[in-house]
Amino acid sequence: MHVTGHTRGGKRPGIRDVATAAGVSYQTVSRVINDHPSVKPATRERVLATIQTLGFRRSATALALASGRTRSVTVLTANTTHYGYAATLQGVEEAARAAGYTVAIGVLESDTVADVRAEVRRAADTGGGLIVMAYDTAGVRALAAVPDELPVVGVVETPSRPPAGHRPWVWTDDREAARTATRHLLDLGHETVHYVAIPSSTRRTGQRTAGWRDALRAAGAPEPRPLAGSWDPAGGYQAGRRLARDPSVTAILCGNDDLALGVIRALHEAGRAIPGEVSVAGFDDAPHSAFLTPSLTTVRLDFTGLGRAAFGRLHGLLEEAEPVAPRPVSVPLLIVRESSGPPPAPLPPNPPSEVPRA
Amino acid sequence: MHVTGHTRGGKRPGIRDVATAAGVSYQTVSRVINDHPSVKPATRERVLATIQTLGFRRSATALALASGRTRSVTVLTANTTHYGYAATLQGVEEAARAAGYTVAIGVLESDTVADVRAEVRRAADTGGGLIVMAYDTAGVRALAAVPDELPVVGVVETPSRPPAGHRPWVWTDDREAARTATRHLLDLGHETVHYVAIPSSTRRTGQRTAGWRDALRAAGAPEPRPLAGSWDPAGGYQAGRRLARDPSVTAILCGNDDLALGVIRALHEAGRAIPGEVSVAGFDDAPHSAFLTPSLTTVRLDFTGLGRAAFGRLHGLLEEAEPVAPRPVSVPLLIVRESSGPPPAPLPPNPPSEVPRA
DNA sequence: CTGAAAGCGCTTACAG
DNA sequence: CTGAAAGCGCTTACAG
Repeated sequence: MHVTGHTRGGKRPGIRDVATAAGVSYQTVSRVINDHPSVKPATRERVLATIQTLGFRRSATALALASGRTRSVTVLTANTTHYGYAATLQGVEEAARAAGYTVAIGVLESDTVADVRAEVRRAADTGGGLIVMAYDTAGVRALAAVPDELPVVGVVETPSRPPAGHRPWVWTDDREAARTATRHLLDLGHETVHYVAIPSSTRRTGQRTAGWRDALRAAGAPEPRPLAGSWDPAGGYQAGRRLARDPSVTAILCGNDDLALGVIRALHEAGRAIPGEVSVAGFDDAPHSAFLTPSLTTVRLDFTGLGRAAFGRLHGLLEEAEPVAPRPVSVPLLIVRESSGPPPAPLPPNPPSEVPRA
Repeated sequence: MHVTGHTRGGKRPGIRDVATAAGVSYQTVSRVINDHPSVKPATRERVLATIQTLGFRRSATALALASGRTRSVTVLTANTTHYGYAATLQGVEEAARAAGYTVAIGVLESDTVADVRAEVRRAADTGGGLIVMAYDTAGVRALAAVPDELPVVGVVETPSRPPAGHRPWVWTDDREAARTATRHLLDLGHETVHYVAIPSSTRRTGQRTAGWRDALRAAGAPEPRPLAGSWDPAGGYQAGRRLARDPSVTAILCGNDDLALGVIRALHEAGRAIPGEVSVAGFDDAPHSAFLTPSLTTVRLDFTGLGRAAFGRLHGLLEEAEPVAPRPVSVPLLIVRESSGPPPAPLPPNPPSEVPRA
């Protein structure tokens, strides 16, 4: 089953084939396919009909070469399998498809400056715009390595300074999200909240860590040292084993849901009940988090919306649309599930000799 | 920080700029960048040096237009967030990057014939090769809608007939994998194994379902009706609720790990112990499956290897390399974890009046 | 081993 | 409203 109808000629019909078939110059065909206003309606109809019967499709590469603008965007990312990355990519793709753009993907496999630069170069060769996922070292370096003349938008952690106008950024309000989650745990009655961090994209403290700290300070709660985690359940598991040894730990916030999964596993192995003895909250609301046992309290972030916004900004950059004021894409939403609850009742100073009745 | 060094001229240098700077014709430059043998070593050196200093990078779109071959592959897929899809995509990307190919991605959002065709057309316009993830209806339809003249490789369920030479397919041996997992459960002593299926990509029975049935028949076990599932934990949860009501169910195989997650959640809510009362096994070995509680018994499939193989076939097709005999990409590996175990001891015919001693 | 010509399939000014 | 020219940055034959 063929998609196009031009089986006879051998190669696909070009603008000139359409022209001769329609009895006009190829010039006019170009005008029709570009929606140029000055074409007589009758002529336009005739050309359109010919395009239809010949199955003409304008060559994207010829268009790119002649016009100088490629209707494509390449997404540069260190990861494609983690939920946040994949969902953001999906958002970019949706928006790009709607706008008739092609989306390419470049994976930053190594984060050395040389490798990152090579990958940026490759992406630049494609000719279109760039969207860089700058959540990690590789991404941050890639964003920095993009030449000034290239249209690029960064998907970043909440920026501390406003981004420059010609290099828009998009972000979710991770700091506020972390504050919200931490407050939730504090409000439940926990004395403090421990934090297992995702790797920071820069040398500075990550936004999620900052938000967690904000909330602790605002509540006057002690500030334990955050545990360096990773992106994976395995990293959460390591951190969880350490935290499980400390009986004073009653609440743990994790930098993402995968870390939380590992932490929960470690606590479980150590025999600590969740949420009876320890509460755990995650970040992202990955699709499986609602089905875990216990189901995971977490903060939902709108990644596909973030991806759509990233493409929107890039599109504006490429087509000289009006610039939009940068702002976080959406408000994070706290989802309370089974993994968080009040802390265990403190041991009474003088243990009663009798078991209290229910 | 700039990636290229050509800040002065304004626009990026072309083949002609290099030629004049090196004192040769642009012809020779073309030969050098194409590794043509007949260039005097000294000349080659000089040109290479000039390319370096000028920061010349050959235009991919000009190359594509002039040569007719685009060094790009677009992956057509209905999904980017499920682990199997994402990991396969990653494999394609790895191999493509190593070969200097660009990878684009097209998402099949709807599976209606019209929408699928439109998406195939868009992908075809890009000009390169196609890799179609044909695990679902949209993918199968997309593969069918690809015009004959386009180089394409399908990533499919185990094919029942050998694929045609000019349209290679790659696959993992899902049927054998399902047999292995089912046998594992049967060997544990379960009378039979229930199955929660992923949606079939065609009207016929899926390969995983077929393998499960093979194993039951070989063992002479009863064949319960498979439960229609989905790709998501939510589908597994629905199926799990139904299975939880049937006390005779002691072993459940799921079409993927996400389904298994939902099934386990439902069993847990119904108060059925895993694996004490019911054993559950999944499919795929997603990254989180090892950290669930109980950790999930599953069959590991090499998705990134599958992606690399898919690109390898396409590359062969595009560069006229020698055709390779089609075969499954790798042998599935059973990973036994906590979610599977022997069935509960049968209730003794005459319950003893005393509690047996430990 | 190296150069001059034609062309890939379009678009962008320039004419009328 | 419509046509003829030049060119986007390369490659592919064709000459020497």
